[in-house]
Amino acid sequence: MLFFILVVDDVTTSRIAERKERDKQARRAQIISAARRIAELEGWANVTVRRLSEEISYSQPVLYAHFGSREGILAAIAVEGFGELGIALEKARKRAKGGNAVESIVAAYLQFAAASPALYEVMFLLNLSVPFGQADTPPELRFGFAQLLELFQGQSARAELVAELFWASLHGIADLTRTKRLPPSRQKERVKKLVELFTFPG
Amino acid sequence: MLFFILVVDDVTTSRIAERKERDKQARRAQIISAARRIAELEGWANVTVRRLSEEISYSQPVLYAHFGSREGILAAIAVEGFGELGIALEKARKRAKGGNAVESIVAAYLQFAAASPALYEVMFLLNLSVPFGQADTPPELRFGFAQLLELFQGQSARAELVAELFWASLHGIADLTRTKRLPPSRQKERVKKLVELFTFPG
DNA sequence: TGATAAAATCTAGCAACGCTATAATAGATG
DNA sequence: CATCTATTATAGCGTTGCTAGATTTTATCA
Repeated sequence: MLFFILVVDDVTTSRIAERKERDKQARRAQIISAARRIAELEGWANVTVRRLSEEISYSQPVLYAHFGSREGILAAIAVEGFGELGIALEKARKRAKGGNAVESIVAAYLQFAAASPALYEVMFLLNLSVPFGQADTPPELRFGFAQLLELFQGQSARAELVAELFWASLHGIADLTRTKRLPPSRQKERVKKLVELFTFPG
Repeated sequence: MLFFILVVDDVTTSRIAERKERDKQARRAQIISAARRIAELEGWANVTVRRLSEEISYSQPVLYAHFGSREGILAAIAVEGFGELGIALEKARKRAKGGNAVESIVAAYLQFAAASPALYEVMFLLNLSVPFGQADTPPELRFGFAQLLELFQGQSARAELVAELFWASLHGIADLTRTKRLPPSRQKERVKKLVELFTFPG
């Protein structure tokens, strides 16, 4: 009897807990979605806690319950961004089976950065406490780099080094383009030259 | 007689105007100097107009008379930074007469970024209204790129394209290192590989 | 030199920000 | 239905970038 009651209790509480968890995740997603939309349209300076609280029709403390701080929201979005970039790179790599995988990945990376400049910006805005390659780095962050690493795995000794350099070049192009330091006009030729550099000699 | 008076007048006013101009430039330098110091020690978030006004012992509106806005201060520092980077690259290039100029410039660039991370950060923080290569771009911004361009001028057709790619790679390494995305441990090998990529084939 | 015009500077305050202590409300429990 | 807990809102603190208007300092000229 005691057993039965406990079971009933557990089921009820778990159902309620599940619903609460769902609501919580839904609100979390709403916040992030609103923040990303505002950032892309009006820049990160306009992503204020007050503005977000209005967008989701909750008071400010609710946001702080979810993310702890404004920076916490940006950090969550950055992680999400790295996850999406990783997936995009994986797709590009697999799509190019047989063809030039480097070329495919370069295109996908720059396409990602150009399509969501605010997202790309926030991915490199916050100073990480711990370097990327560390063990306790979120999996989303490791996954993207793993796609780049894969490119040079068989091809070259010290593939990691080449992958780092490759990433740096990609990021450099993306960042200088985003901040208007490089004109977008010659982008195609830049891509071609970059692919050239990283395909033949490895 | 009238002539004499006018001359005296002009001399006086010009002397006064000169002194005022000197004072103005001195205060401008003070503001920038304080901002750079605070930024390197405590980050740009701590570079507030109030804080700066205390540092130079003037009220806030004085700062606005000089720079128009907080962002104006950062922009002025960014331009100054590009000027200094350009000079550092020029020195590196001339120093390496005969030797490997690419290697020398790579070292100088990364050294600059690592030595003044806050300065390097602000140089790429603000969205430019107009791309770098434009005619009305401040000379400080053009000068630095000119040093990179020089490297490939004879060596390759489309030197501009190679220089852009070279800059992107350098910036990528500097930026990913600054934001802790790349571990500083393998930096030497990365530099070696980068030099390799940009010396032989051009 | 001393009044007057002009330039330089400060005081004080606005609106908006990130964040939080505390009050109010809604929901689950027995 | 009463009580207890978790959720949400109100209201406010300290700080920010920025500016209108008062005030002081400096230059001009009889």
